[in-house]
Amino acid sequence: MKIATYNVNGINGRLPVLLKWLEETTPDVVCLQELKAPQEKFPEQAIKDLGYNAIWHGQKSWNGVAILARNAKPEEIRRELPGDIEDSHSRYIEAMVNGITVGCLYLPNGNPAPGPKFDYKLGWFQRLTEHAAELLAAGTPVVLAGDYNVMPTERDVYKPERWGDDALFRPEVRAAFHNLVAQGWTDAIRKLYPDETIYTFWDYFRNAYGRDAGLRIDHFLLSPHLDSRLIAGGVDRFVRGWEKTSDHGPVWIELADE
DNA sequence: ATGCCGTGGAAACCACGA
Repeated sequence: MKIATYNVNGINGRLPVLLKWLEETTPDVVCLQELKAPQEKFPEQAIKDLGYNAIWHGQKSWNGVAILARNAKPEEIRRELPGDIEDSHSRYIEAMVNGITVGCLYLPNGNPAPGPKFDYKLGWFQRLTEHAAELLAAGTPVVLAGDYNVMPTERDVYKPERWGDDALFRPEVRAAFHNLVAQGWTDAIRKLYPDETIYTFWDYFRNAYGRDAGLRIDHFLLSPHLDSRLIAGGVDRFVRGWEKTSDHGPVWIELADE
């Protein structure tokens, strides 16, 4: 089973790119972030025409997450991260697909740091960590996929010396990511490529993609059951070179059948 | 070193992103 995550940066503006990528790479399950569309403006039919059933949590202008499944139906478990009823951002959706709990997340950016946005990011990270612990305790296979807005190590940044004060790379945020992983999760892409430079995001300007000035911020965390089923993965970075493309590239993993 | 680009929404600029 092939599972992908893709921050589309506007699902309607990105629809031709999204559909072309789906047709070419045919992932079984897809986590989307940054829909930037209200609930009723999700392009359900165009996605259904390619054989995908979808659940989504839209929001006007910003955020928004979705889970797609080909020849299967995502059974929704929740559409928000527990722990703060005041949190109005659409940043989390979770479903059971093919016997796996799939959590699709869009962790807050957090800039400028320090400040209220950074505090929100750290709080959201804490809630994610608490929820992740409950998912592990439940004992079912889990994938937590999405845009974590964190570069876990210096290897994941084209120029780490320039990013030390940024909300994506500050020590507190890296510590939060490592603390989460330490519960028993596997960073799937890093496991597959322990020594390579892997990026999932390239800024729109300064020719960042052409210079390969990238960041690795889109991640798959696997529960222990799935760690042993991981057989392949990668970044579809060619999509980043298309016209009218997102600043993120799609990332995917392949899990062996049980 | 920097929103220089890009998206969406409101109202011809602004918020936001990483």
